[in-house]
Amino acid sequence: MKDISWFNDMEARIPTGEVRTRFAPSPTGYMHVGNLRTALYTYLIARHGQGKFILRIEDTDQGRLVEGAVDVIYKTMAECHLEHDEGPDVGGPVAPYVQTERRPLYKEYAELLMERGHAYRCFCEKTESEEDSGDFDRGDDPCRSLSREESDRRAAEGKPYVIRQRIPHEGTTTFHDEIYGDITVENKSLDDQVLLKRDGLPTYNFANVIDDHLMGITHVVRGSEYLSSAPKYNLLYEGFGWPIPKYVHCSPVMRDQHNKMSKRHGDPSYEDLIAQGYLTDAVINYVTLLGWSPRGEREIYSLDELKEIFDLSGISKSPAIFDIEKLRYFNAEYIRAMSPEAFAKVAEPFIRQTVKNPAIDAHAVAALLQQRTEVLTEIPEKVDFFDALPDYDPELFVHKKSKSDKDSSRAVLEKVIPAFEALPAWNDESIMDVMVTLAEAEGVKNAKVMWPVRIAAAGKAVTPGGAVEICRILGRDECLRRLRVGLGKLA
RNA sequence: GGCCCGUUGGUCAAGUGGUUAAGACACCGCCCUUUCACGGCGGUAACAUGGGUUCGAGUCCCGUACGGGUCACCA
Repeated sequence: MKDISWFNDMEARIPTGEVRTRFAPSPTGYMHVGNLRTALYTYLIARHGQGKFILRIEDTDQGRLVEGAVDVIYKTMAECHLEHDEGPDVGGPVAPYVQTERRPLYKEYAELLMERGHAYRCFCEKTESEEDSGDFDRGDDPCRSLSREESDRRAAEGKPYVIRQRIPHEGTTTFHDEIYGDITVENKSLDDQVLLKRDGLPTYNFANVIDDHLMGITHVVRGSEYLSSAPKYNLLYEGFGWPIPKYVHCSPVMRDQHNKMSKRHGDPSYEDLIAQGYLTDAVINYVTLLGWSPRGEREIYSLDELKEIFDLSGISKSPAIFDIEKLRYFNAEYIRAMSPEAFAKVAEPFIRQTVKNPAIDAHAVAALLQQRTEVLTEIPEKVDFFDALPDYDPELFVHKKSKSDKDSSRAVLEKVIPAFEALPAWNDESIMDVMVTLAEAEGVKNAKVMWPVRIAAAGKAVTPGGAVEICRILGRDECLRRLRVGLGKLA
């Protein structure tokens, strides 16, 4: 028997009795929405149970490594407030947390499994055509029945091999999932999957079992695409004599009825959404609710609140279609709920994209925007008129609902301009007063006065804020200049 | 194709044998209103399908259809 005391020590380092979950991305780049949701659920389960949340990097596919991808993972997780308790960067009791650094481990365990008869070396040359065509029946793999002596001899000769799991041809295996319940399959429908690749690195399925056990993971959260390989895990755990953790398989996030969200189809990743003007907290809230229900009528929850109420029973089995419209709604809700100062801070860069004039107070503009903004990126276009008066069509002065036409507009501007000039103070009250007084004197609705003033001040039919606010922010001189331009168009 | 899983309005979803089948987004209408929004009120719209079981089925069982996943020395 092999000496396995060194990894028994390892197991002794695992804290017991606490919930431990792990997010285990492979470093292939940005954060997909589906990944983010998985990370969120994983994190929430840990926090809800006052447990530990661990980050593990699964980089066993040497062909798919992407430069800098691990840093993207750190950055994104920090941005989303998914702080991990253990991981490559912060360390922890069951380090290392990068699979390639755990390399020797997997081989030891694969060999342990061989000792116990649950695995065997396979020396077959990879023949893609045979495997792909389905002509090759794994059940007939001659290596499966090789004697241990023969197997050892060939290995000693330096013949390349992989280590495969030996799955019984008889009987059934029942796998339990927290979301899907019991799933029973015939063992003969399971193939002798590769555990250890020719390059000595483990396959995803094998590394998962080993690491999850060694790291004391209690809840394994992952995509439902792994559901059908899950029964093989039971056999592995049984072969080692290890307890089986709870499995939580999540259905995919779809772009439409038929396809998962994917970069290839141009669907946004988390990073893309942020670049498109969505707020991290809104994305988190929305994504959490995509496939999980808190029950009840409330939908807006902070991450801290989610930690309290998140529970497995709310996770749904069927796929959910990502709806950008609803994300917009969440984003708008989050924007409106911000303090005016906080909103001004995030809005200012977008305001300054078009409003270069330093005389225009970005905070004042932001105040107009907060109730009318769903996505940050729509801001520049909304406020461009503050910077420069557009060359607008005088037909804008015609507005049925406020009973304005060119003649009435001209009359209004002719009276408002001198009144504005004479104003001792330039603020909302004084500006409003001029217009209300005029309306009263003329015996018309306020709208009939406000409309032409706003049009002349902004040169746009639709603006954030009304005539009063726009005039105030413009400043008296610029405002008067614009009103005269308007008058000129009506002469 | 084999195996596994799923199916409540356009979308997210509540519902765990007895409900007028919630709520939200979107959409439509009305109100508020100095444009646009915000806000308020109201409306259209769903249990894939066929058999059972049951006094009674969206809820349980079987079939069918449709959809998804998986069958890699990728994860």
